[in-house]
Amino acid sequence: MIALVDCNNFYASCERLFNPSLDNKPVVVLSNNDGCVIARSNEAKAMGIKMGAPAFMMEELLTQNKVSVFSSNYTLYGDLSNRVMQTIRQFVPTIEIYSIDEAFLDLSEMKYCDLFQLAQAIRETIISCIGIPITIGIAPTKTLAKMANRFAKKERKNIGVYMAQTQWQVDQMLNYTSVGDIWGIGSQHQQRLLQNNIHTGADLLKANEEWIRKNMTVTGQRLLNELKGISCIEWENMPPPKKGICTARSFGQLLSEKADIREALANYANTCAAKLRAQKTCTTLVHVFIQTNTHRTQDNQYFRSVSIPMEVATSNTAEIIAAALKGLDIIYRKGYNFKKVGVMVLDLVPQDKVQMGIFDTVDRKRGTDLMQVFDKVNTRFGKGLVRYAAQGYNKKWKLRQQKLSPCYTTNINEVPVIKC
DNA sequence: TCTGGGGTCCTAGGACCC
DNA sequence: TCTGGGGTCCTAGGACCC
Repeated sequence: MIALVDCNNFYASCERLFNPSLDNKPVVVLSNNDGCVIARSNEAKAMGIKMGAPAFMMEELLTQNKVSVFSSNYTLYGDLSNRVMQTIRQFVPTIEIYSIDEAFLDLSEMKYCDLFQLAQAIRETIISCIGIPITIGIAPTKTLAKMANRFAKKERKNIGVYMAQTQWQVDQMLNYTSVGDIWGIGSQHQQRLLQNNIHTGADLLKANEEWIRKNMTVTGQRLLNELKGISCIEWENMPPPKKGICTARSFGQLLSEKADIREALANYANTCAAKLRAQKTCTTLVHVFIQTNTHRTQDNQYFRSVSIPMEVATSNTAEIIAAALKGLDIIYRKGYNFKKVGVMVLDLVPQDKVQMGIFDTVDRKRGTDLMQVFDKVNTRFGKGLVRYAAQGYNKKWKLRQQKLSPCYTTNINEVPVIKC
């Protein structure tokens, strides 16, 4: 059996944790740049605030209902996520962290215990020790565990656990779940399924397999097997190294000047290089893109990208910034209101398998040593203490984050103080 | 004024090889 | 009049996830 642990309204719950006056009140968290709603407390959901809705369109609804609004604080959410995962590991050794707020638990090793009681114990421990509410679904496959979790959230609110072990329990949830709410079925497939009179998970299970294969490819067929209780989605104990890393942000304001955009890009390139080193890989292809705001119909639109090959695979910040800026020189055009710039590093190779170049004249050892010191200093004294000149200080591009909460758990100056 | 960011997997079709 | 067959690799685009 597999369990899926999911933190309820995770970002909203994190904001509440250090601000108990928000309990039972509507809370929403916005995306980067305070753009869209990406997390809602139950109260906010009940008001009809939709996931992904642009914040400026929701403004009236938010003020009318006195909704507490927060900018995303990923430092806080990341730290609380780690605590939740560590706590789960104390109960079940084999877990797969699927996202910041979800983990699959391999219960096959827990043969001699009551799985339902185990789930309840995990849930109570996390709620009392960390303060983040969670829900647990248990079933024979990952897809069914996802479904059980959703079922528990809707139909077993007070218990917070649903175990689909017997066929009857599985059927109950298959009948209950609409196809669009099944993990792996997005809006496109949902539409097509509904057109063909397939409405629930139970309907899908009865559907013609050839039709599924034709219309939803092997992914659909795999999903069907998962619903039948045959595991088709592999277990990933260690997250595989990423195949590409992308850092891109919308600017806090539209930018036209190349100098401002260069500065933003240099910072994103720096982030990419740091992530490369963190996972011990090097890149051979640096891809840069730039775009205007497609929502502004009054503006001329421009979107372009370019790839810069590296002669020798690298994770050196200076080289990656240089390549990115070279790319920008090629694609930048004067006279547009730019919204976003980004850099991707692709074709990654493990750092110990880098193919040297015959005509390479760069002192690679020196560069590697420098990067080690660079990372050490920035880890110890805070991100961005040592930086390249190209990263600048003007920060015209910086994110809008007007409603940012303190980093309660990671910054000593922002730790809550209790006076008694 | 204001519309996120970072990924994965799959398929079709073209280029190329012998 | 007739115009092979079998394969690999790459890329773009679609669909999905949180």
